[in-house]
Amino acid sequence: MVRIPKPGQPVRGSRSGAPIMALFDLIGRRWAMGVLWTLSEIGPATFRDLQDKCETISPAVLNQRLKELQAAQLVHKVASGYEVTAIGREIYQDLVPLGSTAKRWARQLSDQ
Amino acid sequence: MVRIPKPGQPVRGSRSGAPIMALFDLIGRRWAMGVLWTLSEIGPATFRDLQDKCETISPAVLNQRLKELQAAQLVHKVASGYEVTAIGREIYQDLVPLGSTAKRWARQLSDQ
DNA sequence: TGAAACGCTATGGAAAGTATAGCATATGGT
DNA sequence: ACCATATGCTATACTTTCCATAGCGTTTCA
Repeated sequence: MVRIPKPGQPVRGSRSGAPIMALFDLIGRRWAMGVLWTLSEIGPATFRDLQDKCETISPAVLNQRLKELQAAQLVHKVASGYEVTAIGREIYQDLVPLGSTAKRWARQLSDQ
Repeated sequence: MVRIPKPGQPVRGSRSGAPIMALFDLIGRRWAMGVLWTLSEIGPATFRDLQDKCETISPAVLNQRLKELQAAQLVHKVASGYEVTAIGREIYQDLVPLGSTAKRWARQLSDQ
């Protein structure tokens, strides 16, 4: 039962399936960005590796997210486990700047 | 009951509250990025405006997301409704490149 | 050939999201 | 003043998702 939001079909935020909204629907699920981020940073990893790096993710959710990310072709399986695809890496790279913005956000919140 | 993930506290993906994971925890909730994106694009907007633009969001969830985004200081209230803050806009701008990547992703998916 | 590691799946309960109705207040026109 | 409409939500009942935890079947390797 792997249902993923597809551009061109109704998704959250867009009945017509605007690509950005389909993507938000996909990666805006609990843990989805965290998994993509972690997998991009550590490279090919086994299920257990990922589970450890994500610290508190449950195997059920990790498995679910991996299925979705594979169905959306952001992640695929290789001999040594899971790996981000080319397009998955592009999305990760788009997310990278959020890292430093998040730090500024954190500083701003703590300054009060 | 507005609970938001705060950097420095345990969040999904990081027991120590890494800023990026706190941010993912916050904006990786259903509709959160869609609301931030929409609000950034249309400028200050009323609750009903936002509801219309988001097409299928329920008022309960919109209200909940707005509370969270306000608590996290990505959004605030002004005379004419809701508006993104400076740091909220920075995060939105970090998300903008995802728009074109999403289109490439969509094309790739439809090419098979 | 047994022990450990691996990749999940099962389960039951808690939390989150959804659709829809509707309320209280503000606003506008007659 | 009166009524209609718009606004910003809240309430309710229901469905879906998430979560923690246990554990199963398979592979690896000493």
